[in-house]
Amino acid sequence: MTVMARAATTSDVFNAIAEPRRREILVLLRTGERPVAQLAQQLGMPQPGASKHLRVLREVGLVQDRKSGKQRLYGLDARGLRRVHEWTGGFEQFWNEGFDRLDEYVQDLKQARQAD
Amino acid sequence: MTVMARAATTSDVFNAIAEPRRREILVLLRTGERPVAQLAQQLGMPQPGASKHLRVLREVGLVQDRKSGKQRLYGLDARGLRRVHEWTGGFEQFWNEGFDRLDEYVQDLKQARQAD
DNA sequence: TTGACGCATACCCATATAGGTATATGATGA
DNA sequence: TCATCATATACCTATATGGGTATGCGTCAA
Repeated sequence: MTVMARAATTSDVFNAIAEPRRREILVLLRTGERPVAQLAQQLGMPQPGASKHLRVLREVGLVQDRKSGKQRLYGLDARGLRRVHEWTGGFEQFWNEGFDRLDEYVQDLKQARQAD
Repeated sequence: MTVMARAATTSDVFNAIAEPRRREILVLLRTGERPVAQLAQQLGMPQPGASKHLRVLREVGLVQDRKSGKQRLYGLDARGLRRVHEWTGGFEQFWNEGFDRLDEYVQDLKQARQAD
């Protein structure tokens, strides 16, 4: 009787990056590996919070981690973002080629609505 | 003291497209406007469900709607997806240029982990 | 005006978070 | 072995959903 409330963030890259903090983490990792504590500090959030977000990112494969002495360094593995980039890219024609037409179309919709 | 559980889907495009059904809707709308009932049918879900997803998409601006007689036609306005496309594009170098290096790096991480 | 049709909402539920705090785990160094 | 540092987890709370069902509302046709 599983009454799904929402797809688990851990199951999908789209969900993983839906959280602003996690997107911030990915951006921070673009410049290189970082230990959890440093990420937590840069995010301005408690360490446990950062660890939890990192866990989600790890489970969807957007980050990789390795131990380094007492620390655990997290590194970016952005390959999973490619899927999102390509999916959104599938709509590119709707914001480029057909922009004028689309804008006109949207204006029409707005007018039609105001006319109610 | 608002204890945010999660950013509202209605406030952000990233959240809006985190839901599979909503992504399906956007894909369906690529071929043109559609009345709610038809979308619900194609999604294989009750009409109220489709309406709710459409509402979220409307609130983040990914779809526009207009009345047409007794029906309400929903149309795609993919411009908001551009932001997502560009954000993910900011990581492109990590899955193209540096692929070999990255893959090697990931392998190292895995080995390091197995070596524990 | 009335009845049917197409949607949007109101509710009710169970679940999945995001956060914060306290605590268990692991690893390092004296 | 013991104290300490760096993380990961366990809990607990308030919310935000997604889904299903019943129902309100506006529009159109007879």
